[in-house]
Amino acid sequence: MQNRIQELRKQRRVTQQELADALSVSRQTIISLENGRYNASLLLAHRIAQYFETTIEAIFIFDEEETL
Amino acid sequence: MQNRIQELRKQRRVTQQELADALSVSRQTIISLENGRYNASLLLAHRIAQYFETTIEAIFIFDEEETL
DNA sequence: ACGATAAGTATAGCACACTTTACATTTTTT
DNA sequence: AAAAAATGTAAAGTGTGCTATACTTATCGT
Repeated sequence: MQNRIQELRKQRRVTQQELADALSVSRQTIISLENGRYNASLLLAHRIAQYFETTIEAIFIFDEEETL
Repeated sequence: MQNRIQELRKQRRVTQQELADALSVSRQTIISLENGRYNASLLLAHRIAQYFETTIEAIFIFDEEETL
């Protein structure tokens, strides 16, 4: 699964720390998500979508063959 | 977090087993999701939304105060 | 009443989402 | 060039999403 977090974050000129604080997660979580180390939980994905004023589907790009 | 999985499943007269098979998860996963034992992963949420031909936000009801 | 199908509970195990801390590297600013 | 800010890596720990198996309960048709 890919995501557009870094792209959206840079568009708005927000640092990882600022985004982390706004979402109430650690900065490591932001780094790991941006670098594709793992996927967000559904709840975090929702918060991210709200922060960027869009939908989950607009931020996370799902690859059909992915396994759970 | 609440979800409308059972409601949508019954609307379409699909059994838990059929839904599980369609989503490539176990029947236990469907039971647990319907009974609110835990939340779906982002990927599974996406598959569910696709199955029901709608969006993640239309199926999962997010409670603002929830913790990760 | 019986068997079949559907739905539920319980438990144990694995993988991964997220945390914390600490240190290293890169980029930006002055 | 040096300081400061931003980004990255690493490792260990906790919680939970999902699986598998096995047993139980409810519903329905015959």
